[in-house]
Amino acid sequence: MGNSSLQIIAENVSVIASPKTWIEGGAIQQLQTTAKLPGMHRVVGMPDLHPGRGYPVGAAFFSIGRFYPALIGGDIGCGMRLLKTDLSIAKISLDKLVKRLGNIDAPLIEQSDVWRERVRSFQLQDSGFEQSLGTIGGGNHFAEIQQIIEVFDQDIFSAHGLDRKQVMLLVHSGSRGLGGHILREHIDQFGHLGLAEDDTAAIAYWQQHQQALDFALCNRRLIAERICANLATDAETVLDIHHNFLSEVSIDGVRGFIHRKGAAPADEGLIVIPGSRGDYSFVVQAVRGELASHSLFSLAHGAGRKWMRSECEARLKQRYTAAQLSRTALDSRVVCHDKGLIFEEAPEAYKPIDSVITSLQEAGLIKVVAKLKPLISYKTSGGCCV
DNA sequence: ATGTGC
Repeated sequence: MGNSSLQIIAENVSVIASPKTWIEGGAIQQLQTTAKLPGMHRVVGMPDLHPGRGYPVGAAFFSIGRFYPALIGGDIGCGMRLLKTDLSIAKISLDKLVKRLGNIDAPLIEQSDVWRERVRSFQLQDSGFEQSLGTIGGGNHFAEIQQIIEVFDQDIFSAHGLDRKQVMLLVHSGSRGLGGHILREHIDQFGHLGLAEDDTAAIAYWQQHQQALDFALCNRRLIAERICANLATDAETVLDIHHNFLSEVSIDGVRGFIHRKGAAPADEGLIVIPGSRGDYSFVVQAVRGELASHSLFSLAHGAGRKWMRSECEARLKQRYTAAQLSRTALDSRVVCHDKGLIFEEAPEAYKPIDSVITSLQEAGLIKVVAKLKPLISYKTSGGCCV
């Protein structure tokens, strides 16, 4: 049976996207180039697919016998953490929350002895990047206060302890400088050739990769704790999912490696797929349908960029001032005192999240559980004045 | 993406 959300590009290259989903030609080209790497057996673009530095973002790659650290990229362990706070929607004021949130950009270990001890309590392996723990970083990373505005599957919703009356917190960050450092050292030594699975360097990479995953997970947890402390609330974690990582798996009895680059796993429980700061986010459950293995047990990780960062300011500054961009069409607040980022991360720079969710739904890969509306998107309090 | 590269 055909599926309008499955686009076959070549024998081992496909994209999960409805015909109306924005897919850049350059991203397809990168996908095809990647498919030709030695040992590469299948590549799949997700509906949020877009061009990256050499390799596409929003895709999963399955190789046999060797793997490619460059495909995972520099932000090893980047991911999403979703929490249900103790704040009740009915009682909050957004202006007050923005004020209470304050500035969360400085190193957490420098905030107090209590925080320093808290960071130490995770007993992370020494990395040299400890001062980045508890900080969001730049680019597309953010923390967002959200409200659940629609529930599509009450059973799954309740089973995960979700509650429409409670304020939600979403944290998107990764391994900061650590992952980049690991990739750079790898590339300096091996270029883009990848590693044979039984090479001693492969064992070393696995160790460093794990360190970055641990660091990134801990970072998101610390960011959430820091935000909750500022907001004088507590929170329960609903999910925490990496979308940049390598895993060793068997697909249809064939052992190999799934590289996920901006792709959420479909086999680790509930997933959140956020839209841009001016769009909704969706909590979804993966469905093990016909296309589950074809799509390498992966899902989109967000809306996906539509415009390159470098072109955003030129395209938008005629239409909006930076100050206007600190409010969105959904009436949410944007905390981003960095003039470059405010344009680069404008809602217009991203695909409509609807097209991404619909594509996954039509492909039979997800069941939509709930829809969340942004209230406050926090990027940074530093940088240039806005 | 990046306690950032030319």
